Amino acid sequence: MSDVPPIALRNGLPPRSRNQDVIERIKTYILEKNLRPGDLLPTENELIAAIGASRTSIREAIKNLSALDIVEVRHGHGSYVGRMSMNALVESLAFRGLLSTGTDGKVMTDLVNIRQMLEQGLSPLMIETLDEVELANLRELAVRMRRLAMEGQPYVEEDRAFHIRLMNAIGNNLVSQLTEAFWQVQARVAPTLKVEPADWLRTAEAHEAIVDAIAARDLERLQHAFATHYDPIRESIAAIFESRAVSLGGAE
Amino acid sequence: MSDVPPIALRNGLPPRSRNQDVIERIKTYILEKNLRPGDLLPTENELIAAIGASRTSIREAIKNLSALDIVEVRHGHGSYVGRMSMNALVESLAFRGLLSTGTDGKVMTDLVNIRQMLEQGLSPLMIETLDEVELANLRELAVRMRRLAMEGQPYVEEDRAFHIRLMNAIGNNLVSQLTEAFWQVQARVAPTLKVEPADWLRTAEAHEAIVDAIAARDLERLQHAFATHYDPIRESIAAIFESRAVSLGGAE
DNA sequence: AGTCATTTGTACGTATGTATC
DNA sequence: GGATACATACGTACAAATGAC
Repeated sequence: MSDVPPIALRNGLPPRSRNQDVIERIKTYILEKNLRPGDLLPTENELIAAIGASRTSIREAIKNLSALDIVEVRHGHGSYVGRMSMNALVESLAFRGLLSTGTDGKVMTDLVNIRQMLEQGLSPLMIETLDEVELANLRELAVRMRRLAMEGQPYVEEDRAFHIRLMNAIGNNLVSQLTEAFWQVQARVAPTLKVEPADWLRTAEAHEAIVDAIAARDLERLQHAFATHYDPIRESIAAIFESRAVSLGGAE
Repeated sequence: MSDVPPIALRNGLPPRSRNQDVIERIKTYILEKNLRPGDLLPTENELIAAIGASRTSIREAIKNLSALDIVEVRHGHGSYVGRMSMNALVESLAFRGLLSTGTDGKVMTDLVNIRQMLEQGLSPLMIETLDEVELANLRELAVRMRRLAMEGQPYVEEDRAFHIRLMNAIGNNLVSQLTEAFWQVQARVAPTLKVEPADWLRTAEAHEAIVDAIAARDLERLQHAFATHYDPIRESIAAIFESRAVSLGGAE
């Protein structure tokens, strides 16, 4: 960006497109200026002048970057360095999940299993690091979920908070964000699944079992509790798949 | 898409932008027609007619979707349903990692730790499911890596293949793809790190230790081997951070 | 080979919507 | 409310890639 090779024909090796070119330049600009999330980027007109591309190209490049949350655009404000959240993963994976429910539901099964494996795999760390204060918070959430379930009410935010708090104990930001991303994907696809009212209660009780197992510092019990926690969802997914298989079997 | 509300002013509730509107419509189109990755999408002109938006809006929406690999565009050919790969995650996370090496390198540390935790967490499954044939393949890769390291040569593809094959044993597609994604991110950021020639040998030997531990069906040994495997990389990241801290300390 | 139609890529001009002061 | 500085949207024209004939 400091240099301004106007329409640089790139006679060199990689025959990238104009668009990829602009994307790389904006990325490089952010890296070279060592900007942080939230920092202001040049306006479109400035970028046009600096890079030497048309408004269309600049805008399409920014569109690409904003989809990845590398750039965040605020209408009438300007463009800023994005937070690089897991949003792109959520969007892509959620759509993939929705598509897969149209056939075998394999993606959602894999997703649920990965959530379980992650929590089971990090169980030793949870037992090691979760203190009594955090356990009390988790128990409060679990109790609230059971109460709501018994009243026939759904709980969403409580479930999300529970699983994220669990992972926060690990002290690894990416783990927390990945956990939240997977949760978001599941939440977005869930409405297309068959969730029985009884499942809400089972899941709520599973959360209590998880807290109990951690409090008892019992690894095997904790890992078993995680497995139990995801059983209802697995059944819901399987239910969709089977009803689909039946109707397809009848059609063939 | 079947209905053609021309410029639908959406006087209703969500004041979404034209662009988000078009994005949703294209997604809905794919879902309703139950298209699969690789299927052909309508041309830009058809979308213009069907949705009633300008070419600019259509293109910007497609740009967004192609960044998420929900749509794949081939110049002069047409647009297709994308493969919804982890590419968006890789792009976003890799850039975030590059930015973080400009300050504390926390993102890369978290990434390496997450890779280790994933492999350690799935160690029991690996021990259970990896048969002698796969073990032989893995050992061959490990031996090749050590040979290359001793000749002062780098090995990249071998390392990638090793970690992915390990995870393939789990039989969970998402796990495999996530593993590959994390590997890609690390590979893309690695050039900015300080990797000593000796590190290559240590890592290569760590791979052999992993194979040995699985062959011995020794869980503790395997988990320890994974931890050892990531030590050199952690050191490289720490090295960058410390040299940065020193120079900053001198400047302040 | 070559031309042609189709389809996406790039560019420009203009008008409109939106936020700040 | 007015003025200014943005991003957003539309329409048109031409360039470039692909495939088919």
